[in-house]
Amino acid sequence: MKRHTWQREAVREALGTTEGFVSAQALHARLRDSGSSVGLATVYRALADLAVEGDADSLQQEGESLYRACTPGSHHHHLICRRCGTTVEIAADPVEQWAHEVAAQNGFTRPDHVVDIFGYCVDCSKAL
Amino acid sequence: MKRHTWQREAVREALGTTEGFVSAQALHARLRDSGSSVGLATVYRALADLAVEGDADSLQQEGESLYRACTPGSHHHHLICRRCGTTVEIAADPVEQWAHEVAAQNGFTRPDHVVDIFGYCVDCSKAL
DNA sequence: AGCGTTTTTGACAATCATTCTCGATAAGGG
DNA sequence: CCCTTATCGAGAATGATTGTCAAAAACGCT
Repeated sequence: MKRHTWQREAVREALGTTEGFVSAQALHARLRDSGSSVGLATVYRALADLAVEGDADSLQQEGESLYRACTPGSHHHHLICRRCGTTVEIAADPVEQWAHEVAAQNGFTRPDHVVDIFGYCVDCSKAL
Repeated sequence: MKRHTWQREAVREALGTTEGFVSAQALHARLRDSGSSVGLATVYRALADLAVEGDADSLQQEGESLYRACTPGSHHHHLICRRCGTTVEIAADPVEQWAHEVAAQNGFTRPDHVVDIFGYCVDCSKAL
């Protein structure tokens, strides 16, 4: 059975109060700075669990996994600022359908997809 | 200036005769088995170069980078079999446009995107 | 509240892909 | 053929992530 611990709650909360994607390392550092004593391994475990349960989205960038809290249960994609990490959740209904069609046309079953858009957000566009 | 070496050519060719995505490690192993003496670091360097030059596509999966030869110069996406790695290049014009629009609507500039569809190919669907 | 069972934790070691280092090697131009 | 300079290769170094295992803490039960 799954147990409820203050560590997991701390990770969940830290992730929730974060703008954009964070790495496990960064989140651990932040927790430590806030006086928490969670272990690094625990943060990794908690994030992996959150991702499995659908309470967090994850993506790989430059060899590390980044996580972000997300509205649970809803399927969506992201628009991510390459510079500051700010993230906007976007619906992509037309793309969902397109993905299904393309998969079917090629005889593929159980299609799943990765759709993310990277760019520079308003502020960062100015700053360049 | 960029020099032409048999090592780079070997990597390029090995990649070209590969169905689906391969990891640098796997490609190196294959080259070694074929009697080649290329070093692992060289394979990594060659693949990174090919990706930059647009002669190879890359994607990250489970913490490792996978590469695949691709039709140079053309922008496209992939439909990848989760089980055997077979890959189909797909055009996604409607998605390209959609990505641009969504980015613009949110004030993002220089949009780039990652669009990949995973599933089970015809053969693997039967095998399950 | 007290107990026992079982999951979770955390410090550290271990792993694994990738990158760096640096002397040796070889491409290409002249 | 020679010289300059990019590239190679072997192994060390790095850095994120995962495994190990004894100690700590949840939860169900009484």
